[in-house]
Amino acid sequence: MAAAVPPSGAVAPAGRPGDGDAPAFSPLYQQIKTLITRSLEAGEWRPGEAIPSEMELAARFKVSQGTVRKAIDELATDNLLVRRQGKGTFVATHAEQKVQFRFLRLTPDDGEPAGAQRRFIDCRRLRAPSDIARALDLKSGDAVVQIRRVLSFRGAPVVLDDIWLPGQLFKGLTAERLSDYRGPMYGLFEAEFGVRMIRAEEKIRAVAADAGAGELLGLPAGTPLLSVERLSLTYGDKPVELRRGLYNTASHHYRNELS
Amino acid sequence: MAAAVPPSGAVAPAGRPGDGDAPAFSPLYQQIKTLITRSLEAGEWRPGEAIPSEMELAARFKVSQGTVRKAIDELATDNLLVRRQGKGTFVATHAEQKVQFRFLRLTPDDGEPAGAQRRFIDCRRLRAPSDIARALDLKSGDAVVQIRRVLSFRGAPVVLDDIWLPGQLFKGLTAERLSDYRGPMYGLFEAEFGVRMIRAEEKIRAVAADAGAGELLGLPAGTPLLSVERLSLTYGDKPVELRRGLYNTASHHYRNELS
DNA sequence: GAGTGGTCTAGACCACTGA
DNA sequence: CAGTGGTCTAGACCACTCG
Repeated sequence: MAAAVPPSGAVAPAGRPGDGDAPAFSPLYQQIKTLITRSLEAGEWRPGEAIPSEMELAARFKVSQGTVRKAIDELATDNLLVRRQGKGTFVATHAEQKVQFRFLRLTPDDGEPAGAQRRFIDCRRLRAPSDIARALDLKSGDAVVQIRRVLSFRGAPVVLDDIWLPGQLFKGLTAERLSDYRGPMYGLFEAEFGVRMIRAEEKIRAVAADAGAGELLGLPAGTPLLSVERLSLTYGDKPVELRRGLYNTASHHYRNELS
Repeated sequence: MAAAVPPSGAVAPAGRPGDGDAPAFSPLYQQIKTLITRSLEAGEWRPGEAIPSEMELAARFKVSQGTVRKAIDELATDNLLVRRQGKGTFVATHAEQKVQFRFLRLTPDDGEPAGAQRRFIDCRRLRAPSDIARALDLKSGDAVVQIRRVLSFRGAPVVLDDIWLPGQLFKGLTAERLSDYRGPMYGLFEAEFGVRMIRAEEKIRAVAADAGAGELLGLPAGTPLLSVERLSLTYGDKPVELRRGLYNTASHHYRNELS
């Protein structure tokens, strides 16, 4: 009913007036998408909960169901929402099996990917070194939480992770809370600290194990290891985690799909 | 007009009769998608060419424009088609700059990804060893083409690739044709041999350079290298290329996006 | 201006879920 | 059975490209 003509009451087309650019037409469903994303970010609906039905949202935003549908479709493609026919549309959560494999790309050469045993070696608060600060978009010297852990598969240590988190967002995170939590670490982050990892960028290299890493992974120094540096981002592409992992790829590999 | 009632004249819902499964409802747009894919596979429209307009396809298949649109939308998402507003819908081609970066994931640590210099060391026909045959879904002993090449960036060798292709599909492929061709190798494959790479699966490891690889890449034996094994697939997920690459990641990295 | 894809609407009906 | 998302249609209008 509304917006059968140029979206008047709705969000204005982007593009600052006065600059040389064209008005930058922005379709209605994009604006709806932005509005829903804001609600997600603000926590109007919690991870795992259902959001209002398409009809309700259409009424709320004064657009047709089809327009809301297209907005939700794209948010589902972006893994922010999950559609379930007959039940509703739900806020995506890391506390699900399926979601794990999107972020843990290491797979055994033979056999099914199995659950990992986690061992937390360290969890401390410190002032961010300059490279960490730069990556996390902090000021050098800001507080960060550093976590060091080892992942084992079938009893054998395979992954050594060093993780840095902005201290501001993760107040009260301790090794104990990490150890006690059942389920994936990103599940804890979203449940306890309200920080949702949306996507991540990884840089992968081959390096030689140094003495420290070798010891923790039970390998001689010099063994080739996969170095995986991950920057995790939340809403608005804001960086909220830097992770440097060393993977023993003797009997596991990093799987990737090009499409 | 047609199919306002259960799609009668159209493709029947999948599901073998007699088995215990439900009839397995298949939506109209999915059937259209299959039909378009068949035409692509059969070469009705060549890479880079425009396919008929949505209106024309709707008329041909006797469905509404919206249904064709949804089919094309998904094919565009799968990178089989490319939509260009105001111009038409085109068959995706590897002879484009944009497509390169989908398959070449190695990036310099600083600066923009630049073009690679290619040097072909070898190109021969031989009988497939059993592991290669298995990966390519051939019989052990079937003819395959093996290519060995080195990629250099700014004059420094960085990548050593061993590539195996089914001999059946690549008759007449020689080192000379590879060297002479301007543009990406997958561009040559689709233009000269009608083989289109749709997607690929990669397995990544860290390994130590052996003497041979070390020499070709100008590195001491034992240097950690990224091992990238790629299986490329065409329509129907049929494997058509096996590639084993060794990457020197001293000043480059493999970038990946998790989402 | 004609033709293309892109957006938006309104309404009908279908498939799936759970009370 | 009611309520959800999923499909399909028909028609209007908009944005973009090119002759």
